[in-house]
Amino acid sequence: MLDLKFIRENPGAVQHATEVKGVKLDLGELLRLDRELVALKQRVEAMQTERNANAKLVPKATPEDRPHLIQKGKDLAEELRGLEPQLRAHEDQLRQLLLRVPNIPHPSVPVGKDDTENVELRREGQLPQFSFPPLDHVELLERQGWADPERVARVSGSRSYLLKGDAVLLEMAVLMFAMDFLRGRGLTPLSTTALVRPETFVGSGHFPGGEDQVYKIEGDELMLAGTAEVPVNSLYAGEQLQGEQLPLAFAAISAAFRSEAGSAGRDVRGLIRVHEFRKVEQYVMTHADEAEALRWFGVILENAEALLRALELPYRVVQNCTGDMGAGKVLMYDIETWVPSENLYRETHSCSYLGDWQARRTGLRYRDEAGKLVYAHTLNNTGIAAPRILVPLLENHQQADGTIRVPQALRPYLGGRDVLGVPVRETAEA
RNA sequence: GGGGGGUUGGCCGAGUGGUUGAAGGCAACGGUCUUGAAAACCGUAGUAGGGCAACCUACCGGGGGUUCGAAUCCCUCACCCCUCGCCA
Repeated sequence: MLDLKFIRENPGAVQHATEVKGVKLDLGELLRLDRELVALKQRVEAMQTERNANAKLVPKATPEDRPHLIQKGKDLAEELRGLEPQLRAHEDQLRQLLLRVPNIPHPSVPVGKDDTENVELRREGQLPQFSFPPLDHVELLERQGWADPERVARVSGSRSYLLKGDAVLLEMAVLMFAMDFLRGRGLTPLSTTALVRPETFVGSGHFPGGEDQVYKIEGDELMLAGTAEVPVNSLYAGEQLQGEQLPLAFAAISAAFRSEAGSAGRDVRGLIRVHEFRKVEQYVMTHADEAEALRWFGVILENAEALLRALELPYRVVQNCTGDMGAGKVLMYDIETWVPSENLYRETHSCSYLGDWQARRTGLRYRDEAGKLVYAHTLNNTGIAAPRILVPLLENHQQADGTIRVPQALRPYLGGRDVLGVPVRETAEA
């Protein structure tokens, strides 16, 4: 959400943002509604003033005057009752439109219509050189007896997954390593529930618009979040923090649920795109200072990159173009990790800066040095998402015999083991 | 799941249906005093919207209602606390 005053004063910038981001919004309608609302409010307030003044006279009035004053009050109340629903309807309408107003992209963001126009910033790490035809992760898991796709599909349908044996330990090791690592970099560990109220999605900016991506709990008005960003963003909702309490930086681990409506048929095989997964999310609330926030953007981006380097995975950093970045975002970089079997990079991380757009929706404010209440700025980035990260991890570290080399950084979380699995392939003769 | 008690300004806490936007205290800010600080004393001070000023309006967990008038009465929802039961 943007400041209504800002929208009034900068309609051109807002209009431009809706266009380059491909947001459907009638800004003219919003501005018209705003003007009407102000006029209507002034009418109602004038009547309220009169009603209040009149009500104050009643107790002091003489018995003769009293009935007249009360009658006048009744008339005013009657008239107000007619206008108030109108006022409320207007307010609701305006709010609905306001919730759809996109944030203004940072000047550095390339204009583009969708992910095909994202810009690669750099590539890091060496692509693996295999002396044998590498297997894809599904093949590796099956040969090692680490998965059971048919059975789990019978139990939980498509886009479910099941890990077995050492793959379980590997998944847990990756999550634990990420938590430890981020804690070491100063983030506060958090373990949150994915079960949240619908308002939290409005706060994060996923609603309105993303309703069909979210699972609802029957009979309860709770829903399942697709990322810890949702609960953590609402953690301080409506509070008035002290300036010194910021920045707040969390490494939040939670389950994540996504209905994947609209991606039917895409990535149905394997661990890339599943309905339920586990994720460590970096979430930061800073002062309302773009320079400070952008420093944090660099920090959480670097954290994610350092994690991938520690996992010895090649990746590239991509800057998302306007059409691919989401309404609330000022700046967004994706990190994509190399997947040998597909011979391409796949998104494993997404780093975003939202200015005060999210905080404004959530009511996340703090008192600055001057004593003024201001909205905080928020950022988030993936820390690690499992099982998706297991795809590049297994594939990049597979060895000729089908075993998996464990990167140095993960060994402490796997009892010191440097290889997982048993030989399941003929090794080529030298 | 049953029963009981709560939710007031940054925090604590009072509040009889009628100048209560809300006593009092703490914290905060400005000032006096002091070499400096503390203490003491005086003063300022909620949030949001509208008038680009005096000022007006709304807000005492959310929503609805009663009333000329609601923080105060009624309904409803949410949350918190206590208690009994159940349960991992």
